[in-house]
Amino acid sequence: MDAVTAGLTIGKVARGAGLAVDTVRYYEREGLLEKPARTPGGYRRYSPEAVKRLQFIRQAKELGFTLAEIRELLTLKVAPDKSCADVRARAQAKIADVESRIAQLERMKRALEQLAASCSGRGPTSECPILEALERQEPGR
Amino acid sequence: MDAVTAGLTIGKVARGAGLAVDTVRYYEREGLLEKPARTPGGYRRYSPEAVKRLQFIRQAKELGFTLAEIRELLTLKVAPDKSCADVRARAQAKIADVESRIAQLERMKRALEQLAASCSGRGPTSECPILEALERQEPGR
DNA sequence: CTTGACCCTGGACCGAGCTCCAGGGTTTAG
DNA sequence: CTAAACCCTGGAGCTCGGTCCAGGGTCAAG
Repeated sequence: MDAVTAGLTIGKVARGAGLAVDTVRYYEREGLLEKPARTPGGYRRYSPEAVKRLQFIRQAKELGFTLAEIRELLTLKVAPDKSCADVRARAQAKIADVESRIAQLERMKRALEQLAASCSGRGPTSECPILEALERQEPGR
Repeated sequence: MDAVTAGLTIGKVARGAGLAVDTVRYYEREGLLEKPARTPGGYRRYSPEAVKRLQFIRQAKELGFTLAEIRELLTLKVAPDKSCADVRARAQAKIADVESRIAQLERMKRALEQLAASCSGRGPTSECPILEALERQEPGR
């Protein structure tokens, strides 16, 4: 296991993160994943942290974040010098965003619970309570 | 305000829900919105509930639900007869889904808070805590 | 040193979810 | 009775986020 053989192939990180190989290369092109080292033959070689990063991307995507938003989340850390207060501010903004999503989902959850409950006590399924649940509101997503 | 003039135009429901007119027509085509009544001249006429329904669609979309998933959520109510236990089961499944999303978001929120905190105590922004936050896990989305 | 599994690039193509015409008809305020 | 504002249909086109080749090179187990 010399310096050249070390590291994971793209196939392995992809499998590790539950993504397709093409998708990993796509994320690299889109700037979500740093360009990895290469073998002399031109093969990408990844560190195990790449798997974590890709898992993060996948899950954030499933939560409805766009790739642009995910890029922003990921670059919150890549501010080694000056911008500390700035990073803090951006993190706060993201927190507010996340909190408002949680609140929305909790409203939706309550509505679904109501629906399930109203159904268990017989009688025909009444007029949709879901629609009552998520009205108004929209903090600056 | 006779029977013909009653109801909202597509422009009004669209504005009310924060959507484009074309999008409303698109949702109708996609079966997310029931076909509305028409004036003799062929104009769509909506009830105020249509606005609620569209707001729900918009917000669910922002939370990362696909239109297909949203359609499922909306049809949970449209089961007037037989399927009561079935509706209940489907609602439970949706609740589980929503709960797992909330859990993910809460993990992400904690990670962001950690990041903001670690930054406030000076020192250069440390290695990304966000990546630690959302590992493993993936309940059946 | 072969061979099968894997990786490379570049570019075409795809489905979801809109968005934008063109060409024409309807409504309604004044 | 106008004229501006709005609506209709049908269909083309666009962005995002991948996905899938073709044609060729690399790696590593045996």
